[in-house]
Amino acid sequence: MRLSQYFLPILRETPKEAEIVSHRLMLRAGLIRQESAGIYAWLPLGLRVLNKITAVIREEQNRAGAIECLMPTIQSADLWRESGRYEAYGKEMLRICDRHEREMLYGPTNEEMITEIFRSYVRSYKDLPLNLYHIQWKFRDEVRPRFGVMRSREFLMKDAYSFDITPEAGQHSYNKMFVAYLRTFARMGLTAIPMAAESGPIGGSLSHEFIILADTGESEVFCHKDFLTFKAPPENIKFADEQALKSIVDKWTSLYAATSEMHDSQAFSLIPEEARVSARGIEVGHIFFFGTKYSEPMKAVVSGSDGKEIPVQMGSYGIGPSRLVAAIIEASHDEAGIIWPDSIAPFQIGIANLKVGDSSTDKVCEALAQQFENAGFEVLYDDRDERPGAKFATLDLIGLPWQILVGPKGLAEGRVEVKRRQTGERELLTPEEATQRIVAALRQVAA
RNA sequence: CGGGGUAUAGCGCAGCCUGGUAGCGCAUCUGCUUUGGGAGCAGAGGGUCGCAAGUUCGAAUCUUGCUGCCCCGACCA
Repeated sequence: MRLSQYFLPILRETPKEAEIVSHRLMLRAGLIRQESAGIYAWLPLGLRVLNKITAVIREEQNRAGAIECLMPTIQSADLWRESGRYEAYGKEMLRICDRHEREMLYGPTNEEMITEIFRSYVRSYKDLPLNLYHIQWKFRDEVRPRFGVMRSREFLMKDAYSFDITPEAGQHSYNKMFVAYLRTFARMGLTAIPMAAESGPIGGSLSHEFIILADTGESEVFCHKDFLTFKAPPENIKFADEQALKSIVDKWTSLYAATSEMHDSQAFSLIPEEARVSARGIEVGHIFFFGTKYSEPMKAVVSGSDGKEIPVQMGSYGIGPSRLVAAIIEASHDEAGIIWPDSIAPFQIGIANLKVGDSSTDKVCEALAQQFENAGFEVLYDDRDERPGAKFATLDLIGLPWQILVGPKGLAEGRVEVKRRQTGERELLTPEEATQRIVAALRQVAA
């Protein structure tokens, strides 16, 4: 992609409303634009990142056996009256009326709807287990939206719903999602710690929040420092193997970790002092097991092997991709701008032509861009008629992992400069070496 | 929802106290010179001063009401 043909409205100055670094950088790098309080338009670069994140989530959900569908954003109030949550949800729910004066709502979550879908088709225990998920926009009318997409009113959510015949089978479904979440966040370069959590309006007895540590996090969290060195489960993990999953979940829940609402200072004080971590955290995922909370009132039942109808055991599993964009920036940035992990960068490679119009730089830049694109990588080629300094600043701000700087000085020696955004390391290489170096590194990420 | 703040060009701000019809920096456009870490000079365009009512010969400025947005607290993917 040629930058001169792209839409990348970067801001040199920071809009005053942005308090935290991720919000500032998202506005400056042209990722989002606020349209109302807590409501954002996703600009091209931001959408690319969002799509990268949802792609990783999809891969890991599918790997864990969840099946994708797509439910609507608008739901009927009647559905929510069945579960009793229409009244219970309060003012967080955006309620609207259609032209026939029918009461509708913009969905804050989808337990009712998925239960309705499930009960209309599934009759037998033989069709279980089942886990359906979708990635859809949600609306929660927060009293005070803030921090950009970190706490917005409209936000993208991946929500999965599991159905099982027994609580034990339900626990296994829960464990599958637990393990999938560990892998998902690790692939985005994040260390997410599962913490005992309150289940809030979703309800249920068993619940974990996945928290990443960050100074600007909204919640106060407490955990054992060994979590920071745990390795995520491998790609070839067998999701059908109950024992294997259980041992992973046991390991990740064996040490103390809790949000402030669930904090037990007594238990925390038993940890050796040097191993105690007291920090702030960002919630990037939340999983629940709530048994028959919805299946009972909404009559989502299946016939068991004895022919008797029993309500299904359910769980739900959320990840906020839009919030993750901000969370990743909080975890990975410097003075100059964003530092995207290779796995979710909007473009993997940025090429800066330091002297547009110079036949040698033009030629080399175009050849490089072409080669990377042919090899299946995404390239942003800065072919604007700008000064070198402005190009360096732009590339650093938008945080592409690999930069290739092509100027007449270097080319006189037959060299271009390859810069790794993450470390700031620079190397002078021939264009051929540069291509090989970057392709090899990126292939490793993909593998 | 309580408390506080703010609204002037795309962005950041001054002007308001003490009324006389709007200015600065960045960005944008044109030209020339520049070209390896956000260039210089010259010129140009762009604003119903959040909205409404009021006071006044005259309102960005004073008064009242409304709205948007931001911050602090209680709630949350």
